[in-house]
Amino acid sequence: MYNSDQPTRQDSSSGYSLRSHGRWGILSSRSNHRDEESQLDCESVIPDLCKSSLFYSDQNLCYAEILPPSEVRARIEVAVLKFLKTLNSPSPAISDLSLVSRRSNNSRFRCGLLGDVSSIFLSYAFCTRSLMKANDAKAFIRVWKVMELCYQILIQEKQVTQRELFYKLISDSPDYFTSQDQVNRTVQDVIALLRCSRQSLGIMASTRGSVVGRLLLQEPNQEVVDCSVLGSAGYAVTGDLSLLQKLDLHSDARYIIVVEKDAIFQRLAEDRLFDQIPCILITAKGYPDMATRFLLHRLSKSFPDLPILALVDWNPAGLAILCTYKFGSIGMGLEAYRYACNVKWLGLRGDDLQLIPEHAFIPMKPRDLQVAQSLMSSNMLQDKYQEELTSMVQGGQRVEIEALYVHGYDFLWKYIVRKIVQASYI
DNA sequence: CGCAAGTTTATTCAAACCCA
DNA sequence: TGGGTTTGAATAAACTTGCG
Repeated sequence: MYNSDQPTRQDSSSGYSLRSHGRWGILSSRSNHRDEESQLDCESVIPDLCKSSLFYSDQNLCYAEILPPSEVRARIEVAVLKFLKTLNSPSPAISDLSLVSRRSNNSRFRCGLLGDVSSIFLSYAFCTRSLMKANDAKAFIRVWKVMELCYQILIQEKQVTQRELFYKLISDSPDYFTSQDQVNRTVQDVIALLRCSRQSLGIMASTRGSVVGRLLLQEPNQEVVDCSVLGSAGYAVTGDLSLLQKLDLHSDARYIIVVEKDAIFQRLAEDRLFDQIPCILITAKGYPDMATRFLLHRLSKSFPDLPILALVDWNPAGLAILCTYKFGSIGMGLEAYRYACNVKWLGLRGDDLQLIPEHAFIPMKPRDLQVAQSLMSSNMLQDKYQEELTSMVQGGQRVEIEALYVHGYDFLWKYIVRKIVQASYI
């Protein structure tokens, strides 16, 4: 059912093994050395990075597997049996749940090797959910409640959205669930406990992303959809990853363009940018959901020669969104690393600021600086990205893409065409 | 875990507006 | 002035991120 796009056990052990790094060692994103020296050099510069991504990589990559429903059910049953066993032992106890930590101290960064992309992933630090700890008991119950629901879903072989789960849980167990956020986190807890993907649990997110442009896609037993004739709303990217997996894709595009904001996406779709320059436009309307990242990843695998270019605001959040496409994220680190893509930064960048009128510069808020700070300390930015971010912070100002509209609505696509023709992306 | 922030959409309600 | 439409604000819903 799942194939080449989704690495399995074998991939993770061979893909990140010491041997396969060969003489290249690690291609650090911060030091562009090309040979054996890079190991030494990078070890002295960024020891943590090297440690995590080179020397202990096999053991260190902790991930969620994509499993058929029967195996997920088996894992839930094992969890129940474990629980019963300690309860039934000579010294009865309620066992804690041990799950993979999703805190930044358990995150690692893997530098891109030849033909591979960089990504964030999680290692093997654990945290617990315990009924016995005063502040923790509800979280413990929540995990079991969600697991129970998952088990029912899996038996029926259905898919539910997180929203649906939320409504169900809030009516069934209002003592334990009060917000969508709690449900989403608990779902991630269950993933970290069972180490299987969200999709495997029968849970998906609501649709969010859109695609438009030079792309023909076909769902099983459906008509072929031509994404160049869909109007500005485009094709809605379903939250169902297994359906995305089965999409049949054809394209004569030369570029894939990732757009941060829906408003910009609609502008470009309406102006038919893809007629000017053969491309596929994709957006997730803000921080990308898993489905959109997955589709982008599938596109990049299906059409490996197409550069992926990102159009984001000139502010730290814009860069953070770009990085989420490029490297994945910590909070969903058990599966997000799979869908990391080699995204290039098209705009807005420092070079473009001359096009921006004075009044469109907005002072940064403390929040912006906070985001900038966390990006800076993440160790994942390559030199050029660091420079951009530094100048952003030093200027203390931010710019929305919409600022380009002072030159007219048509300016936006002309600007993109020019940037692409000049190969002005990093 | 709660909160704030980023990106959205949809719905509701009231004020503002226009026309007969 | 009554009745209809347009606008804008507020609220809720959704998916994320990260901080303390």
